[in-house]
Amino acid sequence: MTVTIYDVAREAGVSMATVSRVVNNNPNVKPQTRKKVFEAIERLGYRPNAVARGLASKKTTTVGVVIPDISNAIFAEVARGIEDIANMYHYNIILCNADKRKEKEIRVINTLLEKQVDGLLFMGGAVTDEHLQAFKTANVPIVLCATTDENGVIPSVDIDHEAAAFDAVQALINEGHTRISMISGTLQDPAIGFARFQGYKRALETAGITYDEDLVRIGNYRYESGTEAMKYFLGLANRPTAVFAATDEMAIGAIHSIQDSGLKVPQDISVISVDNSRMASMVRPQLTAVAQPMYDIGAVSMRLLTKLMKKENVDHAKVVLPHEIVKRQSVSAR
Amino acid sequence: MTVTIYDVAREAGVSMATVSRVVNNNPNVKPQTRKKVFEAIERLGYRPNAVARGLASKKTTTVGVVIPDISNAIFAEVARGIEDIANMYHYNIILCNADKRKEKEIRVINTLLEKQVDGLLFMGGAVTDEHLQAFKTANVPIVLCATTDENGVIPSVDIDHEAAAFDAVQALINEGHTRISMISGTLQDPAIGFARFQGYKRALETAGITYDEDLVRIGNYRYESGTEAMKYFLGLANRPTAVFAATDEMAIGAIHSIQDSGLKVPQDISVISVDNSRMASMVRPQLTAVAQPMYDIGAVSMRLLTKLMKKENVDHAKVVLPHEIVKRQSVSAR
DNA sequence: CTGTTAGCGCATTCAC
DNA sequence: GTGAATGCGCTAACAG
Repeated sequence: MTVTIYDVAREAGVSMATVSRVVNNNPNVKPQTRKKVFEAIERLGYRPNAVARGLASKKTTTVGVVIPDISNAIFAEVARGIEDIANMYHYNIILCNADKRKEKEIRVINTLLEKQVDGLLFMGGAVTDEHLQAFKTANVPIVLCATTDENGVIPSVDIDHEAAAFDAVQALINEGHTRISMISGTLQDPAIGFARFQGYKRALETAGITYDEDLVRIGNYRYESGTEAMKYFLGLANRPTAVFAATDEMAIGAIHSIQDSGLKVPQDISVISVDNSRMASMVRPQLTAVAQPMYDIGAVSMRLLTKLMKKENVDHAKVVLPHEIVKRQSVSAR
Repeated sequence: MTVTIYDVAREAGVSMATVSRVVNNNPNVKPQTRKKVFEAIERLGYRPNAVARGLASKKTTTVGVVIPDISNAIFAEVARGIEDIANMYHYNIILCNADKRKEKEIRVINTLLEKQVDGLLFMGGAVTDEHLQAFKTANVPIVLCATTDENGVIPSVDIDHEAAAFDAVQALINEGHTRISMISGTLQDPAIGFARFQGYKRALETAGITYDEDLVRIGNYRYESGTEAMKYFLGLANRPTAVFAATDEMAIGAIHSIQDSGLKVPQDISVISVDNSRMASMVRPQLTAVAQPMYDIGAVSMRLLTKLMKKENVDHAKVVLPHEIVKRQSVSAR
């Protein structure tokens, strides 16, 4: 039924070792024999069994990817960066959604490890002690992708979320705004939620603006929560002249709430966000945003992982990619 | 170094067969021995090797997924549907982007098969004879996801793209429009491009409207190609009063071109599309579109695949999911 | 209920 | 350059 390396060996009149050699491109094979073997492979339609190979060689040429949610454009972009580089180095990826839920993350990490992946790329919520524990028992390299651990013990590739938020808010301040509200993500999420909130506060502080709790609403990164939060701000007696949203989607939601109330962006209220997804230039006014290089984060983290898997020594196992502010139409001077 | 089933057996004072039994939840084990084994597993930190298991059992509990581009929101949504159901049935997925390029598709199909996936989900461009050839040599079930083959020999899950386009255009016609242009995808793409174009033509024909080549532009599914195409239509002496775009993104591009020219949607020109991605409700005016149930397409195809893998017999291996038109704000009567 | 014995398909020494 | 032998870690009969 299934044709094995033995069948090919018999067909070609050589030993299985030789077949293995030609399949693995081992130079120690006479060109003529190589040819015979290839012909036998062709004739029989032989397809090497990667599972058997994996058991024998202890390498699977597949890496595990733990991702919060592949249907989220931001993460999908990272995933594409990962897959492209993986493909380039002849790795395949097993993708698991974990929705930033700890138990699910731990669970998929373990099944990925059971599947003997050669390495692991982790995108998730907080990296807890339990995560660290699971990572420790893995005998393969791991790199955090679009996250970091507090202790800085695990290799990672990310941007500086706090600084990105800081820069966004400072851009608003530079335009003369002082009453700046924020539509934040959950503060439980250390990377996106909490870090960006911290950046917001620090920017205000640096500018000598006192923090006003009333100017902060917690959203869920999605469009609707942006519209909701903005409606709240619009109802304030002393409403903000600018808003900083933790994600593009929430920013777009905010813009629409503003427009629906008869106000204009950026004339009446400026809006800025962090992400710079494709959508940023697909709305009117086009969104000014701090760009996160999502594709690159994926690509660089996968590249780092390949080095780690090859046991090459890497100097900086903590890479922080640059972010930049992309000025479009949603911010103006006060 | 790595702890195997033998180590656990020795530690628990039983045979490896017994350990295998408890790991695999075989009921034929005395509760007491089961307990002993679990303790030994715990003590040693044993983690079953899925590769070895795969070789012995000839099952890997992983399925291959060939996808055009995971960074495309539409496909990412399908992927999420696939993964959720896969997860539910304890399968993992190996994801490969193939960009609808035939050679790449064939290549990844083969490596997926080498990896001994238990089944294959294929999303791609045209299903050619070469694809069929590759599928035939696979000894595992395959289902086409968001595509179909002409001959109808491979199980598939999709919507009726031709009908979806037909319905969209008819909705325009029902509103009194007769000068209707189309921003199409490439006609080489049988599912999205060609089928939707056919639906457009049939709707015109049915209404007795003569087809005008000048009212059709070919885009690449992306925003920019939508703006470009619309600029062309706007420059026409006798410009259309309605436009049908093959994707949301192109529709949104068209809307912005219209608005930039000083015209209004839908007062001056109506716009409709097929997709109904999240973005459809994130633009102003909100986009009227024929909804494709992308998540469901993924979920249903994965569910179908599990049945096929379990050799359950399925009645309809060709499932066509319903589409529906979601009326929002971008279409009005002429 | 439990242990023994064969492979699964291949990479990899070690000889020749 | 090539072949024979061994084992990767586990499942799956088959006995008992």
